[in-house]
Amino acid sequence: MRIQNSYLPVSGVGETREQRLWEAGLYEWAEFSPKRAPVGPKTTEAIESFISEASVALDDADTKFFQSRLPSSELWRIYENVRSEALFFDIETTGLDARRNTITTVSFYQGNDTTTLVRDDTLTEESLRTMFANAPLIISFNGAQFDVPFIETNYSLDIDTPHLDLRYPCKQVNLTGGLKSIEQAVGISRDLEAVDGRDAVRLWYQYERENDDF
DNA sequence: GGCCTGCCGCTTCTTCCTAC
DNA sequence: GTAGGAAGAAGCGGCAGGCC
Repeated sequence: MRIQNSYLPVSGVGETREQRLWEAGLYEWAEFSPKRAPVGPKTTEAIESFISEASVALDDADTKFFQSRLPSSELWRIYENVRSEALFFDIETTGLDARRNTITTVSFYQGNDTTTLVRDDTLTEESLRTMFANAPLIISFNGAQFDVPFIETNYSLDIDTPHLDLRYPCKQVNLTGGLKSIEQAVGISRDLEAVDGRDAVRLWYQYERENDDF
């Protein structure tokens, strides 16, 4: 599934009409034909107008265009279009409260590169701004509720990059129970199975103590 | 344990399609 | 052209669930 296969961003088209369009053989925007479309003239006009605008947005890699037109639970439809530039991220903190606790590390994965920003070293407002601004799509697990608000509270940032929070697509396919259990369900193993978020806090303070010794 | 986003179910209204 | 039905949009409140 690429965004060119989707008609959901069109106003007046829901899953039922999109399904009918596919059944009529109109699997891609390029194949769209008013004569074959199983929709009325108004909807046809809306689809043609959308395709015209969306083609430009696609050429410009303007993912915000699609974010504003897709239901948030369907944002995954643009992933294949920006796969190599999509920015996966996760934060570690000293606790759950963004006002009382601080971010210790922020890790990013983009293309085949992993970058970790560390507090009191490479983790700065500017480095975060650069990472998020250069991505067409950011991806996290529960980041909409935890990671992004935490970053925005701790730094003067307003992260408006289109954000795919995997928690909700996972839930739609009955993958629930937290990141760890989902990883197990889909066959992803960790090098450090026994380490959880609380351990991350403990390890951070240990790291700080050892750094102070130097 | 604090936070809060997004989902869900429901209702109402509008728009559009289809058959006659 | 009209009527009935289908589908989508919008708005609302309540709440589940996951983050470290």
